[in-house]
Amino acid sequence: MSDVARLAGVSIKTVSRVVNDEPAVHPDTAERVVAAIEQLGFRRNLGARNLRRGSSTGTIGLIVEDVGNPFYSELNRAVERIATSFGRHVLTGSSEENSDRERELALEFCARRVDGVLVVPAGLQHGYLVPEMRAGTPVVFLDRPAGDIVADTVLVDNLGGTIEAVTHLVAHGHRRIAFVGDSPDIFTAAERLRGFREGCVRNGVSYDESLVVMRTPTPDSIGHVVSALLTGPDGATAVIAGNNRVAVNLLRALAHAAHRPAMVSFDDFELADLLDPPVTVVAHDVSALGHAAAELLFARIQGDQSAPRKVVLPVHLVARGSGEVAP
Amino acid sequence: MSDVARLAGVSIKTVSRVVNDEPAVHPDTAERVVAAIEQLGFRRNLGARNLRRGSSTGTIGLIVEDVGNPFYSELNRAVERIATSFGRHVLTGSSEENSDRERELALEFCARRVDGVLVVPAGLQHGYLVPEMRAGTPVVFLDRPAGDIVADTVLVDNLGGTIEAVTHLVAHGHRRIAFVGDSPDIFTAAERLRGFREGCVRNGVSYDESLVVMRTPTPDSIGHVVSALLTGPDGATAVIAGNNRVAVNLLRALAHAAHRPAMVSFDDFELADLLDPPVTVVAHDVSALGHAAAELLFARIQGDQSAPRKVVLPVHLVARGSGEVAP
DNA sequence: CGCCACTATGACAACGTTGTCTCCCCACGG
DNA sequence: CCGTGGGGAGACAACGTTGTCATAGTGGCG
Repeated sequence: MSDVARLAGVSIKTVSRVVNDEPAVHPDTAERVVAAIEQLGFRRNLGARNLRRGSSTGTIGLIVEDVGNPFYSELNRAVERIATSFGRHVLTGSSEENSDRERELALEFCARRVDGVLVVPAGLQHGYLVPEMRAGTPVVFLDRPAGDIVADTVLVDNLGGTIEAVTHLVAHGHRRIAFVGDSPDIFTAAERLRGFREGCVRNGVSYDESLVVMRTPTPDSIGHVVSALLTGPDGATAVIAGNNRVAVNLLRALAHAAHRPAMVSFDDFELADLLDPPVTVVAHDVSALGHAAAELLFARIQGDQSAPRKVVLPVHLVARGSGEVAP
Repeated sequence: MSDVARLAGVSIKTVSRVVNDEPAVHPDTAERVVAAIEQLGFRRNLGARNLRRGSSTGTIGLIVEDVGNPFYSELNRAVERIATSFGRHVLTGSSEENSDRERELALEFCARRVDGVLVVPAGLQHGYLVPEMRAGTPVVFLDRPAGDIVADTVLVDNLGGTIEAVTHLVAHGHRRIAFVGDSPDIFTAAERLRGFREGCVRNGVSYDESLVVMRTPTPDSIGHVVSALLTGPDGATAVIAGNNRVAVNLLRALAHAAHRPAMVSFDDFELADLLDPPVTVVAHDVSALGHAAAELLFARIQGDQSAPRKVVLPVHLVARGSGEVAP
C-alpha cells in the first residue's frame, strides 16, 4: 500500500480511501491511485483489514468425518448455501473418525477466528471446546451429539427410524431380522442399534444378538459376515443396513448371492431406486440437517444467547420394494 | 494478550514467549501466565500472528462447481489429503457453474491471502486472475483448462475416452449411437462431444446430429429427449452419457422403458456395477486428478518457477455389461 | 475583508502479534 | 573488589490496514 502511495504521490490513507470507495477523494487523485494499483498489482490484505476493523473473518468451520462421503458432501453443500447467504465462506476438514484430528481441526479453526464451527463429532470428549465457546466462538454439533458438554445439537431421529424399519419388515412377515451397523463407537450406529432392539421388542420379535454385526463397513468386513447371517435354519430373512456405507457394501456382497433377503437401509443413497429390487430406505433430509445446523449457528453468531437447543429432525420410510420381499 | 499480561503481572512480550514455548522464561513466571491464560480463556489470534510474522495463512482455496456432487467431493477429499500433508487447510466454494461466482470466490480467496488456488473453472475468461498470479498466488486449473490465459492445468483424456466408448459400442455391433452430454458451454462436455464425433469418424459410423443432445442434466430435461432418441426406424441402439449426472438421469429415464439401449457412461459412479445390467463406464481416477493438481500447486507454492505445465491423465474403459448389449 | 463551511488530504494511532534490542540482576572467575 | 557473561524480562517497532483528528485550500456570504 505504501508502494502504491509513493507511486501515486499520495499518502497511504488516500490509497485506503480509494480502495474502500470512500467519498471525498478528488477524481484525478483517485485515477492516479487506481493506475498505481493496476501497475503494481496491489491487493489489499483482508487479514490486516479485519484485524484493524475488529470485524469477523467471514468464515465458518465445518468438520465432518470425510468430505468425500456423499452424505457429508451433501451436508457440506447445504452448509455452504446458508453460509453464502450470510456472506461467509466455509473452511472444511475431515476428521477421519479420529477424535484427535477433530480436536486439532476445531482448535485450529478457532485460532483462525472463524465466526463459528459446525462439528460432526468423531470423539466423545468435547471439554476442549468449552474455553473456545466461552471465548465467543459458537459451536453447533450435527448428526451426533457432543460427548460431555451441553451444546446446540441437530440430530435425526435414529431411534424412531430404525423402529420403523423393523416394523416394516415385520409387517411383511419377517421374524428373523439381522442388523448390520457401523462401529458401535459412532453415536448414530449405537443409536440405530438401540432402535433395532426396541423395534424388535415392540413388534414381539426376538432380539437375537447373533444377528447383529457392528463394524466399520468395508467390502471385506461386510462380505465375510453376510453369508453367516443369512444361512442356516436360524438365518435371517431380512437385514437392516445401519447407514449408506453399510448398505452399499452389503448390496455388493449380496450381488451374487443365491438368496436375496429383504432389506431396508437407514440413509437414502443415489440410485437406490434403480436397483433390482429398488432399495427401501429410512430417508432423512441431509440438506435439512445442514440447513438447520447452519441456521442455528448463524443465530448464535448474531448474538442469540438463549439456552442450548436440541433439534431432532424426522425421518420417513420410503418403501421401494426391497423391504417388501417375502421371507 | 495485554489482559493476560496484566493479570499475570508480566509484560505482553512474556505472554507471547509463553504462548510460543520460547525458552528463557522462568518456570514460575510461565506458570502464572498459563494460569492467567486459562482464567481468561485467551486464544492467540492467528491472523495477527501471520500478519506480524509475514508467514502464510496456511490455507488454499478450492473452487468447484458443486461440493455436493460426488465427483467434486471426491476431488475435494483428495485435495484435502495433500493440503493436510503440507500443513494447510482448504477453503472450498461452489461456483454453481456461474463464472461471476467463480470470479468472486477466486478474488475473495486471494484477498484472504490463500497460499494458492485450485479452480475447476466455470467461465472461459480468466484474465482477472493474471494480477493475482503475478502478485504471487499460484493457480492451478483442474478438470477444465483456463479460458484465455496460460496456466498450470490438469485434465483427463476426454477425447480419447469418448473415442474408446464409441469404439467399444461399434465393436458390439452398434451403428446408431446417441450422445447425451451436459451443456456445451462446459469444456469437458464439448470435448467429449468432439471425441464422440471423432470416434464415429474413426469407426466409420455416420455422425448424426439428430442423435446428439447437449444440455444441463435434470430428470426432466433428460426424460423428455430420451424416447425421441431411441424410437423410430432411425433411433439409436446405444447411448453414451457425457458425465455421471447425465448417466444417472438417463438411467432413471430408461428405468421403465420397454427397450433398453446399450449404454456407456463417461465417469464412473457408485453402484454402477450393481445395476442391471451393470453400467460400462469410461473411468478415470478422480482422486488422482485432485492429487496431481494439488501436488502441482504446492510445487508452485514452494517456489517452482518452471513453465506452466499441462497434465492429461489417462482414462480407461471398464466393461461391465451395459455396453455389450446387442443392438 | 473576515469568517465559515466544505472539500481534499495527511499524520498518527491502533488492531494483536512477534522480532530486535536493551536492560537488570546475579553468579562466577580473576 | 571488579569485570564478564548469561538468564530473564520489558520497551519499542513493525506487519498492512483503517478510524480519528488535524490541516490546508477554496469559495461564498455578510
